[in-house]
Amino acid sequence: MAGSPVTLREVAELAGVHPGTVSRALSAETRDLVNAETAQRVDAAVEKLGYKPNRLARGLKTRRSLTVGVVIPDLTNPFFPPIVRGIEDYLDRHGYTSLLANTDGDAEGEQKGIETLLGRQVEGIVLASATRTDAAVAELAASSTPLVLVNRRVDDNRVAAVVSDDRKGVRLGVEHLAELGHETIGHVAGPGSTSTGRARRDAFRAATRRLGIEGRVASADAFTEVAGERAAVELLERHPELTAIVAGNDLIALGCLDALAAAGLRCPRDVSLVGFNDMPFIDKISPPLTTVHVPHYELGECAAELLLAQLRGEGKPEQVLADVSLVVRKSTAKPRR
Amino acid sequence: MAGSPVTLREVAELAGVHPGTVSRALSAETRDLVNAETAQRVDAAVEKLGYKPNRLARGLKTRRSLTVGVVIPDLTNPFFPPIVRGIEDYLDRHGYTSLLANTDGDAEGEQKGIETLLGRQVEGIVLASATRTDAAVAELAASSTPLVLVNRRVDDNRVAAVVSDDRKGVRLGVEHLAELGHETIGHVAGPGSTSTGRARRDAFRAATRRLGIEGRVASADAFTEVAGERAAVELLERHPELTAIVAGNDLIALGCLDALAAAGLRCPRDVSLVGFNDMPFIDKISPPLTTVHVPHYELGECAAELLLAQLRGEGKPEQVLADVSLVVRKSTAKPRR
DNA sequence: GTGAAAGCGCTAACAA
DNA sequence: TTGTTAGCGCTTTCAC
Repeated sequence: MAGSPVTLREVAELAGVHPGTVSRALSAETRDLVNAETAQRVDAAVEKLGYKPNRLARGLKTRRSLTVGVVIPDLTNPFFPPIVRGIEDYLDRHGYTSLLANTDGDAEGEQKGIETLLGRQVEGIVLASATRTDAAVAELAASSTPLVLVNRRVDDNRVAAVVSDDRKGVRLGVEHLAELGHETIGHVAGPGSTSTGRARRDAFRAATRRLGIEGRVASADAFTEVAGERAAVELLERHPELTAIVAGNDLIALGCLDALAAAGLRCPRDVSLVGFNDMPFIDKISPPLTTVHVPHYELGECAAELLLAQLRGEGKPEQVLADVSLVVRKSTAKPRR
Repeated sequence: MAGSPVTLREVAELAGVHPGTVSRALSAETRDLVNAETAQRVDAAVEKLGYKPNRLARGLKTRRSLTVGVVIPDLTNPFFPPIVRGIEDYLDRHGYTSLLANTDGDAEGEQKGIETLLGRQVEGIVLASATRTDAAVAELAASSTPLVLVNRRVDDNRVAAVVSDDRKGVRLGVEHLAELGHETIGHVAGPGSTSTGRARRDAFRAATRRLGIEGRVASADAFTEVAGERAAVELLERHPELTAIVAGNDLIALGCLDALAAAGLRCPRDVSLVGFNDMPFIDKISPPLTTVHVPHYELGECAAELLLAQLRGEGKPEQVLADVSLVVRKSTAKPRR
C-alpha cells in the first residue's frame, strides 16, 4: 500500500509543472503566488499519488524542525502526564511535535536528556525538572535555545516559567486547618533545592505565623512517597503534639499516610492531612485527600504557548502564575479534643 | 553559548581534511576506514567546536529517521506511562527516539495519529490502541511500515503483538474467588471490540464453567470508570445474588466500587472484587484492590525490541504473551454467609 | 506566474 | 587511506 514514499518531484511530473511550483502551491503562505488553476492541478496530483511531504527534508532546508523537546523527571509519575498532554495538544494544534525525555530526577539525566533533544534539532525546550540553581538550565538559557520552565522555576527569574501559586495554595491549606481548629500544624516540605519545595515551606512559615499557629517543619529529600514517609516519621517523633500536616505535595502526603499508619495514628481522626497538586486518583485513596488543586493540563498548554511565542520571536520570557484552589475531601477534620 | 550550529564542514576545515573523511571518522561502522591519526584530529576538532551532527540531515541522506511512533489511547490513563517508558528506554539504548500520539480512544483519532507520525518519517510504529478489526492497523500492516501492537492485538494474528496472558489472569482471579468459597460470580467485561475485553470475557466463561461456578456477565462499552459503573449497576440489579465480581480491568473495577457503594454494598464484606492490570496506585485505593499484575514496563520493552528487530529485517512478526500473576490485596474475602 | 539552479548538512559510491 | 562528486527531498532566491 505505502510503497516507497511519493516525492514532490513525482507530483510535479504528474501535474506537468516544476517542483518549485508544487512547493509553492502546497505552502499556505506562498500558495497565492501560483495560478489558481495550476494549484488545483497540483492538488489533484497530490491527491492521486497520496503525496505526503517529507518533513525532515523541509526542516533541513528551512532550518526548522517544527519539533520541541519536553523534559520531565518521570513519565510514570502521574503528576506529569496531564502537563505533557497539555503541551502536546497545544503544539499539535500549531503544527509542532514534541519529543520527550525523562531525567529520572537527577542533574546528569537532565543534561543528557537536553543533549539528546538538541541533537534531534528541537527548536525549543519545555522543562519540568528544574532545580533552583539548575546548571543545565542556566546553560540553556544562556544559549539561544528558547526555553520555558513548567511547574518549577529557577531562582533566576529571567527565564520563562509557568508555575502554580504555591504561596496561595499553602495559605489555603493552613487556613482551612486553622478554621477547623488546629493549633499546631506540621509541614513535610519537599526538597529545598526545588522552587516548589522552598516556596511552599516559606509559605507555610508565613501562613502559620500570621495566624498565630505553631508550625513544625521537616524536609523530605525528594517528592516521593518513601522520602515523605521518612520525613513524616521524624516529624511525628519530634512533635507528637501536632494535629495536622500540610504535605509538600501529594506523593509526600502518601508517605505521611504511611507514617501515620506506622505510628498507629488515624487520618483524619488523629491527624489531618493536606496535600498539594490534586494529582489523578488522589481522590480514590483512603481517606480521599484534601489537597490543593493545580490545573496541570493548563500549565502545560500555557508553557507550550509561551514557547511558541518565543519561537516566533514575539514576547520575551515571561513568568506565569497559575491559580490554585483547595479541594476539601476526607483527610481533614476537626482536631480531637 | 550555542551560536549557530557547527556543521561537519567546519569540523573538516579545522581538522584540515575533507568532509567525507570527517563523516567516516565519526561513524562507528566506517571509523576504521580512516587513519587513526586523522581520526584523532577529527575528534579534537569535534571537541573544540562542540560539533553535534544534524540528525535530520543524516536521516535525509540515509533514509532513516531513527524515530518510531507510539500510538496510545491517552497518556493520562495511568496504565500507559509504564508501557511508554519501557518502549522509550529500550529505544533510547538503541539510538532511537519515539514520537507519541494520543488517539483519545476513537478510530478517527488513531488514523490521524498514525498519519501524523508517518508524516514525521517514523520508521515503524508501536500501537497500543488497537481494536480487534482495526482498519487503520490493517492498512498499516498491509503497507511496508513495521508495526508492533502492544497490550491489545487484532484478530489477524499475522501482525506482531505483545500482550498479557488474559486467559491465565482471569483464571487466576476466578480460582482465587472459588477458593474463598464464592459460588456466583459476575464479570464486568471490557468492550468486545478489543482483544482484551473479548479474551477476558471468554476466559471468564471458560473458568467459571470448568469450576462449576455460576457466571454472570455484563459489558462496559469502554475501559473507563463510568462505563464500568454503568455496567456494574446493571449487573447488580439483574443478579443480586452474586457475591463477587471480576472486572475487565482496574478502571472498570473502580466503577464497580462506585456501583457497589451506590447500592449500599460494601467491598469485600458484601461483594468481593478482582481487577486486572495492577496499574499504578491501585494499591492505594480503598479497599486496596486484588488484581492481576501485568508487567507493563516489560511489555513496552518487548514491543520496542520486536519493532527494532523488524527494522533490522530480522525475524518476522511475532506474537508474545507476557506472564501475569494474581496479587491478593483487600478487595476479596470469603462470601458472607 | 513559473522555471532554473543552488543548497540545507550529511553520506555513499567511486576515484585516485 | 582520502578526496571528489552526487544527491537525499525540499525551499527559495533569481530570472524569465
